[in-house]
Amino acid sequence: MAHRGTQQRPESAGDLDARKAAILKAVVTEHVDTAQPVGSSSVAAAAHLEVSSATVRSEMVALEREGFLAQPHTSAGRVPTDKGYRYFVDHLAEATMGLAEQRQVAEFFAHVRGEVEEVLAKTSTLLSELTNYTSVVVSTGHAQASIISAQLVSLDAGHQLLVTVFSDGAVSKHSVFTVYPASAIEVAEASRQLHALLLGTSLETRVQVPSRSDHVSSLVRDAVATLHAVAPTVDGEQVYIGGSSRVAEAFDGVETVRQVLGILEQELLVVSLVEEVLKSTSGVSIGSEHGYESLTSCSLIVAPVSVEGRRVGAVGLLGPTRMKYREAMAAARLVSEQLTQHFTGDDDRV
Amino acid sequence: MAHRGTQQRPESAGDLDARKAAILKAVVTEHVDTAQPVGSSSVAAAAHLEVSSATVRSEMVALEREGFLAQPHTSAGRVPTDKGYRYFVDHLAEATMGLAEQRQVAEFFAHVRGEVEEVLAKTSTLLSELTNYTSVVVSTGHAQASIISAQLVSLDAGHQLLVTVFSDGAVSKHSVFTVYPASAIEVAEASRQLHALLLGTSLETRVQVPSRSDHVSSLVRDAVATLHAVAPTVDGEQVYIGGSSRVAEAFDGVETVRQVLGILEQELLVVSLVEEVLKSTSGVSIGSEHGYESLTSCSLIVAPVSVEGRRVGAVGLLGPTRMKYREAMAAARLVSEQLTQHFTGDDDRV
DNA sequence: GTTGGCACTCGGTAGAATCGAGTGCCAATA
DNA sequence: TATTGGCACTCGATTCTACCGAGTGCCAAC
Repeated sequence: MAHRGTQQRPESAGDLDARKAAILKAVVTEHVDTAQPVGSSSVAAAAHLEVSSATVRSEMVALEREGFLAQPHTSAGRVPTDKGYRYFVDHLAEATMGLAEQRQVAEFFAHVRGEVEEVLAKTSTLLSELTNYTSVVVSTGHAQASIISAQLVSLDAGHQLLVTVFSDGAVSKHSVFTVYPASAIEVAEASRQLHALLLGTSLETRVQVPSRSDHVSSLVRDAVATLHAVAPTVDGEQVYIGGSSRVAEAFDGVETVRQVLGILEQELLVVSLVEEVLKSTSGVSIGSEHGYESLTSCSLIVAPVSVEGRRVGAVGLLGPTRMKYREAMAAARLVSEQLTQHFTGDDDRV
Repeated sequence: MAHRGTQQRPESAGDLDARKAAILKAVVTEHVDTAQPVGSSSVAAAAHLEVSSATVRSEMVALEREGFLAQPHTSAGRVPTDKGYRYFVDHLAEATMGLAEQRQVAEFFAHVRGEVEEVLAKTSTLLSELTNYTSVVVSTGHAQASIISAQLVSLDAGHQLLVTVFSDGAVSKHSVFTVYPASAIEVAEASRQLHALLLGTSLETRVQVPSRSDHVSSLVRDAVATLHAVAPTVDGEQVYIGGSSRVAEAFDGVETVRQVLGILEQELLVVSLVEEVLKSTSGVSIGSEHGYESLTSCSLIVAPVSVEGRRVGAVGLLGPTRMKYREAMAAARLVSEQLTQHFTGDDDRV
């Protein structure tokens, strides 16, 4: 989005000379801290360029003209615009985080146990506690994973359960109803056929179902049809939200809080949002950059989680545009790396 | 909690004569509507007892003395206390709901499909949309359910997955790690043994595990141990929250919103809260009645969901003490009944 | 290009005045 | 005795005004 100019034309559209950058950085940093517009004098004091407030002032009008800063009203200090924040995260914010937090993450991943779902849920809580922002952990569906076991279990005569295990460790279940009562023998035979039929296939594979009309065959047909119809949508992406109560801390207007929570309730929307941001190079979306009206006061930081080079999910942090990008970016990255390592490592070792 | 007096002593501690009741009802109704303290004159107008505002006033001081009403400050109208709301729900609020809503519920249950988990999640959304309050749907664990299938699936040589199917249709999975690489034959044999061993047992049943030290036996032992150790806690109660964004609508202080959301994040706490309220006869907990400091401005309405006489869960609605009890109670009850019927009916029919 | 000086702006705060919904009390009434 | 109209009073909410001061923009001097 932001056009990167060349260094030789420091006043060109996209780039800033060292002093302007320092001033912008100081404004962002202080405004993030105080939530107040910041004035020229405090910038002059904070950024340790040895210039007077008057100089800072004239630089600030330039920054405002170029769209990096804004003035809530005359005779107030400056506030960063989305563009200002963007420049900050792209050029001025090297991600760093406290030692205590780093240790907390290490500690967490050293001891975390359990199934993928549990780990992701806990990770989501961790991220949120680490940063005081609302966290989003997304795991992508297992559409590509191959089926390593399929089994039909009878709940009662007319109600069978197809239990499918995928190579990535996911397990899904789907009800299959029959109009006639199925005998135990029929179910067992159907189960055997299903296993043979589905083994090694993925949800995207077309499988050859038996065309005969006997009980077992139609049961097999129904089971496969159900699996292929329902599984991709229902067992798809999973979303874990951590620390949604922190939405209330991060934003002031109750209405904003409502809207943001409303967004977080819609899993599909969250997933597509995360995917969208993931595509951008910085992994950060600021204010109006993501298209959603009700998220204009939010920023979203995401980092991918992979296993063996394949993306299997992402972690994200949702905060106000006025958020602590350095810490949050560092946290998201560290956790995503650890998560990647956790999943890659775990399969081979104990 | 509220002591029910006898009708013959209308001025006794717990009971109110008809006029006081009518006045209390009017105060509650109007205050729920307007969120403002209500004055004697509007009560005199609304409750169609043919008395003047002065009479209402003198009754109101009595109601205040008895703890049903409170005055925010001297020259303001009255507001119901928790005790006032309690009397209202116990004696004055017959649950009713609009036809449109009833139709919406019928519509929903006529078309809803899918696994239990999906149905519960959707129900949670339904309840929330129906009432504009935050909904809570809890399903109790399947500790009593018996195991109808257990199967060990190999993810890789050192990592097996125990997939267990319960008689209530729940499926759980648990990783079992081996220090040695397990062969396909060993896994198959262990799977067979596990199935035989666990079939018909519940998570509370002690099972006789093989004591030999060969690979298969120790794999079986580990799997059973993992299942019994982990399943009761992890696969226990499940909580579905619907419409958490409505918390922001229902309460005004941002701090209150934060606290309530904070509570909702803690599933265990929500479960025990719901269980607690379920025990009370009314199924409603108002303000300070539930012990949690941060929920004093909330009320919680719950209704049980059963299958074949056994409680398998509950639905609930969380709103401000100033909530529309009649509609909310009606919605909770109707949905809980429909859910009960849905689960009872579904197993037999298509 | 940088700086100190200075007039100016304008949101925020504090205090005073006012308004009015609603109360408590009381004497008159049925 | 219960009910009622009348009335003085209370006190939060609203409005208005004055004022403060942080911060700006501009300019002349360096």
